[in-house]
Amino acid sequence: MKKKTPALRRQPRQKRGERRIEGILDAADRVIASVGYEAATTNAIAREAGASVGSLYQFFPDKEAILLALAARYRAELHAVHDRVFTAETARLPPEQLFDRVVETLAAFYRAHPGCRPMLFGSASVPALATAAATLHQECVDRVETMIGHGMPQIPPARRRLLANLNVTVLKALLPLAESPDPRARAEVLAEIKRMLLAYMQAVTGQAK
Amino acid sequence: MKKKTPALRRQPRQKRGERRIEGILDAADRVIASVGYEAATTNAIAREAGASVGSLYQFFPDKEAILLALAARYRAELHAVHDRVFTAETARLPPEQLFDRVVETLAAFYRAHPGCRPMLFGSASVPALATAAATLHQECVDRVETMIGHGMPQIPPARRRLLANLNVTVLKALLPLAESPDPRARAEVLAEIKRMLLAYMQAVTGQAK
Amino acid sequence: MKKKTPALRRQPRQKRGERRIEGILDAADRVIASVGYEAATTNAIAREAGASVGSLYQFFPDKEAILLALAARYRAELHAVHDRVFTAETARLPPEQLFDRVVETLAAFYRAHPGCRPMLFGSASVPALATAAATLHQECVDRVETMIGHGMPQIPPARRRLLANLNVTVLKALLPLAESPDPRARAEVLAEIKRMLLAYMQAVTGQAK
Amino acid sequence: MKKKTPALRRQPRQKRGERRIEGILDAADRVIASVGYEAATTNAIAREAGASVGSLYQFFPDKEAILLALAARYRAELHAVHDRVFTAETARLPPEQLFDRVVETLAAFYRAHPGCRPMLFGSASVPALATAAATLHQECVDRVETMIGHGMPQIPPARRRLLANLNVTVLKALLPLAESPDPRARAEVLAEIKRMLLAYMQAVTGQAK
DNA sequence: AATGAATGAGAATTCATTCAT
DNA sequence: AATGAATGAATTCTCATTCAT
Repeated sequence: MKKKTPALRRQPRQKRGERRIEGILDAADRVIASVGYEAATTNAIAREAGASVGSLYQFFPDKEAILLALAARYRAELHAVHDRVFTAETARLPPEQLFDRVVETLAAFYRAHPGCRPMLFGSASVPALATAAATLHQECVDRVETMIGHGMPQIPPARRRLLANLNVTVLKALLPLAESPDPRARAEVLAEIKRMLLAYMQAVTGQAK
Repeated sequence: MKKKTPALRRQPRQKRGERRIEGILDAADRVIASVGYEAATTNAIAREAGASVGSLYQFFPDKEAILLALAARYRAELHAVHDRVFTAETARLPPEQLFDRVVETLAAFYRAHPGCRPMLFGSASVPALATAAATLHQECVDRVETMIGHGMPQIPPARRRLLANLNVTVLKALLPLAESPDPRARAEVLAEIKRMLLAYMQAVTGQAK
Repeated sequence: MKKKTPALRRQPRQKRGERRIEGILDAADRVIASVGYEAATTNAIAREAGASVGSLYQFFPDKEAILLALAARYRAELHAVHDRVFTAETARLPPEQLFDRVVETLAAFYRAHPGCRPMLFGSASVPALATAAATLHQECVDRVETMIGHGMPQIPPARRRLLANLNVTVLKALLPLAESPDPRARAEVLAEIKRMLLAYMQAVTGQAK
Repeated sequence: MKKKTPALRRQPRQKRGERRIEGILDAADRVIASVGYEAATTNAIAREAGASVGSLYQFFPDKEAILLALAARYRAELHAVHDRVFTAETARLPPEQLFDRVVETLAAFYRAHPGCRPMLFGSASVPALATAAATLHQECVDRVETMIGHGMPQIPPARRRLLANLNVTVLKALLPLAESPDPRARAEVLAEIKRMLLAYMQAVTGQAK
């Protein structure tokens, strides 16, 4: 077991402190996105944030804590996204439209947050990152499982989990393909992704009938 | 731009040297598989290989060269696997059976080489690794593209590349889910993977008709 | 040579300021007593004093100044103790009783001020502390020298200084042994200390006759 | 409880390594003697040893380990000194002569090893040092206790331990006074130390009769 | 005056790489 | 060729001190 370091060394007492924390997380996001977590030095993050290392360590007990705070932020944002996409109302949409919304929304989120990749996929050399990624993944799976329960009640519960896992995994893997700066190419990829997921789900429900 | 270091510092003249190289690559594979590339120190690799660092540097000009040699080895093995799976004979099999063989063979390969993950997925902090992974990916896509040309000639060439890319990406992403030590669970996941790919391809060909 | 910083950055004009200073010194005493001077951070001292670092630096120009102020306080207290113990009246007591009073009084002082050890013994890594300790030591030696001149006039002045030095050194070294929380054990140690000093002084005077 | 780091990171395989270790310990001894343990940086120690930090860390897992190795070396030397001074033969000497030998021998040892002070007295801010010093002290006390048992059998065992402790403590405290470069002054101080210890022991045995 | 965030030089430690044996 | 010690730049983190609020 590891020594539990608190998420934040100090709760900021002044709003300046809060801004600093956000600024550092933004900077960390950018730096990690461009060079990866391991190569992202605390000094580089601080510089990118327009702060000094000391300032960074004022709030975060160590480098890992920055990562975890970033992960927490992503988690919260993803939850919000999910809550926006999957409501009592959208649950009644036909599958094509639901998939459309889900894929489009996540693609937008993904594009807007270039630093989220390590958060989604983890890293063998950073246990904390691997754990955070696994947690995030699991939460997505849980939610998709619920969606499946709503939309495809004929699928036995035991199998839902597996389906949810495949869907989440596939979507996570495919979104990076839709990163082309050319909007037309992007749309094409997204259309293909939707087609794949839809075909799969239809095969599954057809078979389950 | 980086100084180009030769892949190998010296061509081994003796079979002992060749064995050493293989031993070091095996060790690197194991170490990288367990802690990731960044955390894999050259000393740890040497120790795992039962050699000394000095000995390691006799053959490899730097740490990255080990990685690249490992990637080359994987590449060769994957080519061999592909050539075994996709022959003039198997090209005529019905899609279900072809997919079955492909997925099963790759799953076996994947299980046998725990260190291949970084090779397949790259790492933001190691440009050389990212490049190697991209190359490998591209080669797989090329081959799958060829397979698609054979099996689904009705698909316009322009689209084949995209389909191939999706298929390769999805397969790479899903194989890790089939890592359970329980063979029953593994078979279940593999079956699901096949189902997904098959459904997708059928949707595509049905639509293209 | 070091830049001479004034002992206090500002003369406190208000009693609130004086209380602050005392509070900080008390806090420093406790912190230093528990972790030593080097490990006593200014932030920890401020926190222990219920103040902020900024506040601390309002009064003390640097960390060393806290130490010196603390030393000055101890010095004043020790002088007071000495003046109480060695008066015209006590000077006439027989040696046993005088020693008894000295040892008991100092033991009490020592117990009451856990932070005084660094002040008494200095530290190689803190020149200022070493100097302060040396000064304090010297003053004690001076006073004991005077006492010896009173009580054992037959000892040649040249030797007094050495005797005083030994006595002070020994007493400083032995008092920590009398720190047991068990009062019986404490009394036993103190009795032994008195015995030792008395035996020594009697040997010296016997010989000097 | 602290993570147990091994005393040495690596057992040196080559004699060069052994020499390095000794050289580093010698350097650490000098540096610590002059600025104290806390202010002795690993870089300074390495430089003093004519080595690089990396070399130092090749053998010692951390700074503390250097300290502990140094302490172990002192301990071994002190044991050797003791064994030389207190033999079956010397045990029969009259107290004056035995004390004379003990004090002279230790004074010589003390002068020859300027770095031993921190080892003998510990430091509040370095728990490991405090522990090492306490261990060393205890071992000395044990040995002196045995000597007392031999030479003053009339003293009840229960009291021996206390006497031994006082003697060791006093001697440790007084030896630094005999550091004058002037041999005459040194001899004078040593004579005084012997006188004090002897007077004390005679007082004790006289009283115990 | 008080607060606590900001600063950055400095310390311990790691690890890719070189070199003496 | 092999070994393992040597090197030192780079990295994480600390803490005395300053400064904005």
